[in-house]
Amino acid sequence: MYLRHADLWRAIDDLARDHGYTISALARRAGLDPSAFNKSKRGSPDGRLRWPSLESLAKILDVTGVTPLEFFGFSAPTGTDSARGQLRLLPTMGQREASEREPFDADGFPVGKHWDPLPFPELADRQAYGVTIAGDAAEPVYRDGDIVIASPRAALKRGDRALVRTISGRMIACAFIRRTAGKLEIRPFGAAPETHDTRGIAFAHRIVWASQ
Amino acid sequence: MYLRHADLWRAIDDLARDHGYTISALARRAGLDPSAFNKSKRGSPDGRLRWPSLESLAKILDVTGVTPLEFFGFSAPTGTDSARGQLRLLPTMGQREASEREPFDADGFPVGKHWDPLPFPELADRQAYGVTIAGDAAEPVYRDGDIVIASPRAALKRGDRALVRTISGRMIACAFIRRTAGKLEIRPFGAAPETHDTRGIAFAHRIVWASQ
DNA sequence: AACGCGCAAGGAAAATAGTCCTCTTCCGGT
DNA sequence: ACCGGAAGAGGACTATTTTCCTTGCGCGTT
Repeated sequence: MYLRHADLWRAIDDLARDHGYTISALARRAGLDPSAFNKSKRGSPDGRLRWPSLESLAKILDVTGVTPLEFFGFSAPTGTDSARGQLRLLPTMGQREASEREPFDADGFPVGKHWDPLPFPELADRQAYGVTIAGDAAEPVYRDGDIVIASPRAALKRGDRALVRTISGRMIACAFIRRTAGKLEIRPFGAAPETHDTRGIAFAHRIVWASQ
Repeated sequence: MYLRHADLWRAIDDLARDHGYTISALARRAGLDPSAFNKSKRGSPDGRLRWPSLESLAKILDVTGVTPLEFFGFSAPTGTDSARGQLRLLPTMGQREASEREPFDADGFPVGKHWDPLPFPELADRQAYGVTIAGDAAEPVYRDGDIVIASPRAALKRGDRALVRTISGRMIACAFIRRTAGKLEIRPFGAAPETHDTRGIAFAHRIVWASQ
């Protein structure tokens, strides 16, 4: 079953929340009855499942400005094989803003509300995020304005492109060389290899996509 | 209106046809009544629109093996402003296969049925497509297995990455230098600049995204 | 030509979703 | 503490969709 009852209703809940509505407010804004998405409208007392109609769905997509494609990207169940071929909205932020703020948690995963959603094809890593390159430090590989998509969970091997964050907040796009117990070796693009003490490094994430 | 009545019904017709069903056969295979998608079920005599239910839609997606995402990608109306913000299914093909086949029309746009759909974020160019790099000729910029997304309509300027096709079918990933009346100057990655007679070139498309 | 079969249309009945209404809870403002 | 408003639940009714049924058409086979 590609389109599952529970996923669909979760996606509607997410849609409302992400646009600052309660489910009753969303229904009202869409011209529906406020109770249209009530719990009692999602299943009968006898256990039979109830589905919203496509007409209702079309109306709430319109008032939230979400396309059907994005919505069904949202509705992809998490952490299952059925997510294959699905789309995601990837949190994305400018390189400078990412340096000035602290938009990562202790594990190096993106958190907070300053990220902009970028629709993107399936990535195995649900923690992936995007950063817009600022300046020419990463020339000639990345140019000002390029977007790189980083995957915190992806394994890094020699030669991979990586996005490294220092504990001071600096975000460095580079080629990964190796990491040992106490040292991280990287080669910033267009520069000589560097060795960093890992105590000064917040994380190194593999770059999986880049705009050109 | 993102999700339009006519587009939806057209997408259902396409879904049936593309899987070798008539609409009544598709309904029957999905466990529905054969008349479920009849013309009389798409609108009332008084002009009121009728929509299929999500439950029916889920059933026909299951029997055809089409994900909601693919379905609503297909259902997106083409060539209209309403495509803005949409996610797209980008035709994608391996570099070798692209060389062996002739999957582009005379204008350099992807055609034919050997392309695999890759979900991808909005691109202004509705003719964009993907190619999977084969071999190490494009090292160090692109590695074997990388996917590059090319945009036939994007303007090319010096330094842009480009995907060039010769009339013999060779697909070359390179940096674009300039194009004059009769000559195309490119720099294959990790090699010296080359000048080609434009009579031997089918097209040069800008690469807008690349997996890393 | 006659027949069988699948397809499609459409009307009437049955099933399902939406609306209207009431009730209760929660939360912020005064 | 009180009040007003919104949220959410659920029951009864209305509206819409699906199913069941019949009819007619087109096509291939006999």
